[in-house]
Amino acid sequence: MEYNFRAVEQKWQKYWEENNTYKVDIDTEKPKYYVLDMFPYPSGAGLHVGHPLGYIASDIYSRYKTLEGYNVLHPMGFDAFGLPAEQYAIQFGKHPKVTTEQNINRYKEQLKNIGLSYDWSREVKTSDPQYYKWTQWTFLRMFNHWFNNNTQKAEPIDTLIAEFNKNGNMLVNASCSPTPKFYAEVWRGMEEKERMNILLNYRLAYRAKTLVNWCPNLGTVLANDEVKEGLSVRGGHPVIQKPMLQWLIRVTAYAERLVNSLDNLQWTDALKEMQRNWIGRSQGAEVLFPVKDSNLKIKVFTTRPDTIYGATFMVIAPENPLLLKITTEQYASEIKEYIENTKKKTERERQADVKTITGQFSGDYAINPFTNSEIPIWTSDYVLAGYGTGAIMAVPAHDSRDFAFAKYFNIPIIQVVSGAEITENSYDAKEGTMINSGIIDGLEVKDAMTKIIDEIEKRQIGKRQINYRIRDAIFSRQRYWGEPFPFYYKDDIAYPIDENNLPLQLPNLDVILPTEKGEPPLARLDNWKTSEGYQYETSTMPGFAGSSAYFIRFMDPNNDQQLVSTEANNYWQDVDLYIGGTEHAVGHLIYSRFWNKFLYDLGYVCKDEPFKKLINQGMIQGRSNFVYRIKNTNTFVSYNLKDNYEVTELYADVNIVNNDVLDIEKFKMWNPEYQKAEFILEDDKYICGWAVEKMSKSMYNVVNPDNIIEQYGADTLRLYEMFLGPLEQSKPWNTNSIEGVYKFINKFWRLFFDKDGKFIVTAETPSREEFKILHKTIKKTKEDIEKLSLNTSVSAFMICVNELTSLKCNKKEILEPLTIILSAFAPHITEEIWQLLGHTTSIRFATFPKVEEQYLLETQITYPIALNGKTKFTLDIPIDFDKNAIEKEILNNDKVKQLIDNKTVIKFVIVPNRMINIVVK
RNA sequence: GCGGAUAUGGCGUAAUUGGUAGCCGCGCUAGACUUAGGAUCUAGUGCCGAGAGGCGUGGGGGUUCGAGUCCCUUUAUCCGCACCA
Repeated sequence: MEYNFRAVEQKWQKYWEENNTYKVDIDTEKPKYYVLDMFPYPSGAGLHVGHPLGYIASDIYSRYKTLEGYNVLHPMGFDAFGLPAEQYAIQFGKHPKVTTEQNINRYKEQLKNIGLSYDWSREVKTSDPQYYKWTQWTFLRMFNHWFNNNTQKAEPIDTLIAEFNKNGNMLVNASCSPTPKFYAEVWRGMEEKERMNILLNYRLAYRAKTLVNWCPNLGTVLANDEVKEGLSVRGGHPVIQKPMLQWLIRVTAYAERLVNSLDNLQWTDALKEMQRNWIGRSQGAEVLFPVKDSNLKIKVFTTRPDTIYGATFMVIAPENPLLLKITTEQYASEIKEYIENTKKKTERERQADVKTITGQFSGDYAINPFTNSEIPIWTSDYVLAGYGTGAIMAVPAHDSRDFAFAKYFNIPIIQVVSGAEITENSYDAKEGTMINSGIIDGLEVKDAMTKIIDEIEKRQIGKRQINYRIRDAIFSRQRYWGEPFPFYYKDDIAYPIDENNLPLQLPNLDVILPTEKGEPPLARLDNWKTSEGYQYETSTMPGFAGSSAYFIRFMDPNNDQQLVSTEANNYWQDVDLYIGGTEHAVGHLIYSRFWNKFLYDLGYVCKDEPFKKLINQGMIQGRSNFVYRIKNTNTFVSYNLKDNYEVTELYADVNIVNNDVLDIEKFKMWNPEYQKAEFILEDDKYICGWAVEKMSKSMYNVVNPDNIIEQYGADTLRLYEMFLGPLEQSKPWNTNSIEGVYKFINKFWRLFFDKDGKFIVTAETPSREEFKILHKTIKKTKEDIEKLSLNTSVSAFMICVNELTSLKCNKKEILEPLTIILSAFAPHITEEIWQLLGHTTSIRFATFPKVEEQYLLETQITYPIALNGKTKFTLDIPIDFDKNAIEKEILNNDKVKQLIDNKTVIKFVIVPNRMINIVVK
């Protein structure tokens, strides 16, 4: 009897749903384990075969952990708000609410078809008011907190106000926007508006006018991680820099903690490195350079204060307001022109021609505080306004960009570190002895660094300083489909709405385009106001808002009193295993760590870091198929004959190709153009060409899991996705070898049935050999699952079933444990067998079998016998033989004698349990 | 330019972590059963060679009794970052 996967899989999926088989609750009797997938944004295209790779791996792991006795939290939800959802809706002229719901339903159906063990009662959708209530709630909390650098913690804004009343901001060491110093009397004398504006400089969620990435085509501002090479990640539209009043979150406050706690996470080095690069911690000094004949001072940040004697000019970023102040009348028009030209350039253009050197002299000079020489002040767009202080001391001898600039504009170059010639290139390495360097002359770079900073601090012209590349995250989007900000405006000042009135619901809007004046869509509403008539914020939160704490909400998703109850949080704590794609390496994974640390500081969550272990699954690429049409004809020629003709390569849908053999009938039906096509075959087949490319509709290489499941079943799909190769490796999808896994499922089934479909499992006692096969498999698969080496466990299952088949083993004592371990991978067929074996509850509640080492003991070892390291043959030797006994044994062996012949034996290398090597001359 | 990863049969991959290279699967070859086969089963399948045997883990060099694995060097591909002072 053939295994009817369609009936069996449907039967159990229905059973699981009806019996809430995968529902979990707090159970203090059991240890917890939290396995999380990065929840998807439900796109209109549905899932392709690449998406479930991580979901299947995490599902196998969850099921395994459950069998091992853990109480496993394994939830799923949808990242439903955001730009792409809105763009998709606009494209199809529908409301995002409608399309999002449709897409979610489609996703859920597809996920359920795969037999994933999610506890759907915990599903969250970021666009659900009951969910985003807590996103808004957290944002309000950020608004009401500041970051105390002394304690390295977020603290309530009231403590800061109290301090302002007492001492002004004179003693405050906060992570804040630049704020002038003031005394308590000054603070007390301020109007409310002024106070509110000052507090904004300290709040962890704040509003400020900053230079933003403005994307005209999308009509919104984007965060740094949403922009790549000056183009928007979504859609690839140009992005320009523009000052705008925006909501931001002060991620920079946590930069130090975000870098430091990376060390203890079980993430890949590659991922940690990406985060470190993104945070971009660099250590150096801030130094003041006085401007000649003026009270003005230019503050620079440098990581190379040791080279200060070689600073022969200064460069100020064109956007830096200081530039116009120091520019002399004579150069005013040139400088203005340079600033204008810079403004006109998009970020992309600015990055594109890095090699073109441009700049303009300001006419003014600064005094190098160590050489006391006058050095010219220039402006150039290679200095960025947003990093450091927006001004640099240029040391051409030891910085390649400064070097190129100095060469181009003929500015003197003074070498201050010995170690290399600097005629052609600068010498950037932090190694060598200081020369031409006054008080630090003769010191090594490292020592020079310490001494010069000490001196700078002593002279009070600067200080040690750590700078971060990471910027505060711009949090406003001038779009509709996102969480509304829980704020209203009175006299242009933002006031939070009462927490009891959360959620502030996203109002319905028929036309979700910007207004004629370019305001966000919500500005179309006349009644987007408080009951007192104050205007609500019209922009909405970005996509990463909703994904920053969903892993916390999953612990207690239906709680309408709290984000998460203390009880639930103390039990589930943190994510033990997080699986998702690398594309979130710096976006989501930075923001959610920040978000979590903030909630941790406030005591709402018990763990400082949310994701203990993180795995990036590899990308599944597409494998496209091609057909070859002879030019100007409707005749297609098979792959190996195509070189005899002049042909055009055309895509053929991979779904009508099997093992690179084209299904000609389906091909004719696929496109009306090909209906009358003719074919030149080889061996009566049409062979297609192929290439590995991105999985995409336009390349006709998208494989839908639904089709695979329809043809082979969900268990086969699950096993096959794992069988493809290591989880973390990127690989092309190729349906070709799925047959092998499908055969395996059927072969497993046949262990339980005879030819007539009679269930033939017996209670007979298994042989030692059968036990050995079983326990070998238990051991191997257990180790492999723990390492997430799931491809090799599939192959271990195949070996096991092959061996049991050849032994014609149908003994319950062997097959039942095997069924349990396989159930993590193939839950449907094993659930059916489990029932046939007489069980009345789901196999999910079974226990993972223990390895019994006694069955794995050998009596003999098969030793490879090598001559000079080359294996010649193998020899069975009893396991309890020691080195001497082995040597005696092999010396008496005829084959060994023959091998040695009349050569001189130099030595025997005998590694017990491993191998024997005879070294001869 | 900087950083990271990878490289093994016709293809996807495996290798007890320095000890028999190629497990498992696809594909291919031959055969059995069969009305039929895109079912199932059996045997074979790294390359060269009739064979003995030789060669073989991107290339070159090294350490070692022994290297896919360690070290040096080099090449190719992929990914990330990139005027960050």
